[in-house]
Amino acid sequence: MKICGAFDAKKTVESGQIFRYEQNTGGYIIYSADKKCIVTHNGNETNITGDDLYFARYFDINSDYETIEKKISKIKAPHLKEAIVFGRGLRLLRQDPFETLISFIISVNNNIPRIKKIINALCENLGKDAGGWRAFPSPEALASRSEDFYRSLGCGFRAPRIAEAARAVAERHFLDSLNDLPTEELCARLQELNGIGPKVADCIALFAYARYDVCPVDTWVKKIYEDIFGKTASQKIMRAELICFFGEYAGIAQQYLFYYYRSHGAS
DNA sequence: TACCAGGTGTGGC
DNA sequence: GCCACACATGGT
Repeated sequence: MKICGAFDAKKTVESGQIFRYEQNTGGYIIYSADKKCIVTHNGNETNITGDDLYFARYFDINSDYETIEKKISKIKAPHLKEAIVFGRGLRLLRQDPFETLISFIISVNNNIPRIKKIINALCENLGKDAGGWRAFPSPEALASRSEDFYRSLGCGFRAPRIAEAARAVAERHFLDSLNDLPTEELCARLQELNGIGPKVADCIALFAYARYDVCPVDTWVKKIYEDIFGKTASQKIMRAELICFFGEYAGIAQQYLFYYYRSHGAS
C-alpha cells in the first residue's frame, strides 16, 4: 500500500501515541493488536507492507492533514508554527481500543522506556504467537491473570487496574459500542474504569477513536498552556480552555506541540 | 539523594 | 468542588 504526501513514520511513532515499534534498516516495524506492518519511505512516497485493510484505517490514510495543518496554522500560539513544521508528517493513528486502553493505564506517572518494557512483557507472557512474534494479549488472556502477576512484571500500583480493566472488557464487554458515543460521553464512560482519569481517557479517545476534539493534559501540555495563557490552572480548566482555544482539531494541535516541546526540552 | 515520568484515587476541607 | 499527598518502579 502506497501513501503519497506528508507521512513520517519516525515522527508518528515517536510522538508518544504508540509503544510497540522498532526501527530496522530502511524503516519501522509497527505492531498493533495481532497485526504488524513495515513502513518504508522512498522520497515523497510511503510504502506500507501488511494487512492493507487494517492499516489503511490504522494510519487514517483518508484524513487530509494538509488542510488540517492549514487550519491549525492560523491559530496564534507560541511555537505552534514551528511545531507544525517540525512535526510535518506526523499522523494521529486509529489504534486498537483495548491495546490503547491498557497501554495508557500503564502510562500513568510512568516514563516511555518503562511503558514499552512493561507492554513488551505483557505480550511475551500472554500474547499469542503471531508467527515469530507475540501479539498484544486478548482481553481474555489479560483477564485470566491476577494483579499479583502484573506486579511481578513491574507494573506497580497499576497492577490491579490492568486486571480490572481486562476483566471489564472480557466479562462485561465494556468497550462494545463505545465508538457510537459522542466524544464527551465516550470520555466519561472510559473514566468509569479504575485508573482512567481525564488525561488517559483523552489519550484513548484521540489515539484509538480519532476524536480530535479532546486535549490530554499532562506535564508537557501544562507547559504549553502556561506559555499560551501566562498562568497555570487546574487540569479541568486547562483542558476546557485549550479545547476552546484550538477548536475542532485541538487534539492534533496538542500532538504537534507535545512532540515539539518534548523534543526541544521545554519552552 | 531527590526528583521525574504522556496521572489517578483518596481523604480532608 | 478543590487541594495535597500517596502510589511502584527505574532512570538520572
